[in-house]
Amino acid sequence: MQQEEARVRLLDAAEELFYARGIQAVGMDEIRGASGVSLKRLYQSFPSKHELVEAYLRHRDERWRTSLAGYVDTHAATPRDAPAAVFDWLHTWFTEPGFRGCAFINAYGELGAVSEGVARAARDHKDAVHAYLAGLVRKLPAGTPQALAGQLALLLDGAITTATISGDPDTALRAREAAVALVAAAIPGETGNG
Amino acid sequence: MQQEEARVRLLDAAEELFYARGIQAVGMDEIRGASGVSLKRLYQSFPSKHELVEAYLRHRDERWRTSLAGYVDTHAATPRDAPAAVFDWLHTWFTEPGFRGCAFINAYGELGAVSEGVARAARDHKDAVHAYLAGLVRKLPAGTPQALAGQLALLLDGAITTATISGDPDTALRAREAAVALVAAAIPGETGNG
DNA sequence: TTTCCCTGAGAACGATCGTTCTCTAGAGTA
DNA sequence: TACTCTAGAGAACGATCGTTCTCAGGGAAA
Repeated sequence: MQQEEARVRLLDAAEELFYARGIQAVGMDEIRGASGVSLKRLYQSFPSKHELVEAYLRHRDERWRTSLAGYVDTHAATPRDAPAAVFDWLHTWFTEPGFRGCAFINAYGELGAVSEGVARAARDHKDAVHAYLAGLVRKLPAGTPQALAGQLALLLDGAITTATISGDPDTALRAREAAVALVAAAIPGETGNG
Repeated sequence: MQQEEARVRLLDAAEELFYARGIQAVGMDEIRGASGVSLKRLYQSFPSKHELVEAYLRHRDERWRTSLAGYVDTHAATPRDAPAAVFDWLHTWFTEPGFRGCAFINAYGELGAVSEGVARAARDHKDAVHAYLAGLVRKLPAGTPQALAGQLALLLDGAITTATISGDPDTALRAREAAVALVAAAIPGETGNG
């Protein structure tokens, strides 16, 4: 087995196990078993669990944002439709079997107080998502684009945590309505209700 | 030392330590040291760590909601001011030293996948908060009060997680603006911007 | 004072986990 | 065939942690 393939298999196993059950609930030995990579090579690829955890978070950040952007690109006919498409994507995510919330919020709750690396990874992810939303909003004639992007980010995180804890995927649809209302309220010349 | 005082001291120590560092990062021995309660009596009061954790969450839920309701009662002159007061209270909370996010979201991220008791405690807390917001909204002439309460709950959870991970207490003020906009949009006869 | 019971302090136990070490088997080469 | 190197399997190690056990001390009752 090559180094590169071992890395991929380890990251796949780590993502599945860490996300499903939490980081501290999964031992290195279990990752070895799930990946089929020997313990020796595991520690050659990732010299400590800490480094595997950070690689897992970086990997997941990339995949998550790529999936979101791909969906919005495909489903939003106009820039004006983009914010709603973000929440449509959330709905499909919430419906997936094994959905268990935001990996970064979960990791932060578990290790953010004790691991600066985990805290930084969560911050970087949220910053990147915020920047993505700001990019979408910039194409709209909103009076205060930065404020609107921040509000959409709040709704997004709120929808994720609420859907996670309540178990109700339709949370995304309610968040979508709120997002549409806020977009309308932020564009001069439109009324907020009706 | 009486049974009751031991319980109080244990819950106080558990709340401080669990909230600050995470549940799995704090051992029973450390709680013994911080509370001054002997290990024997600790296990008399709470036969397992699991039960101490659930008691901690129930205790925190009560204190948290009591604090919020007290602030809103004091600071909202009219029902119309209540939603904004909720987010003002959030701002004071975010500013407190040692603020580290929502204890229930953190606990869910850590143990929700593995402990049904923790998952249930988080759900109960969020349900109670949602019910509280619904009670506030019911006093307003909103067209769809349930929808508005749900939206405010989304903003609240979003503000908590964003403030936690970014470390910026002013997140509460941005959430407040969004809340005010949504309240305005939900009341017939008002415009959403301007 | 003697006995009994309860308590606290902390040692001990058993399990788990991250990490390292050992040993063996096999591939490649002369 | 003999030698060398490497990798994998898994034992081993040391630390931590939840929980239980031991033991000494002190107060209450007779």
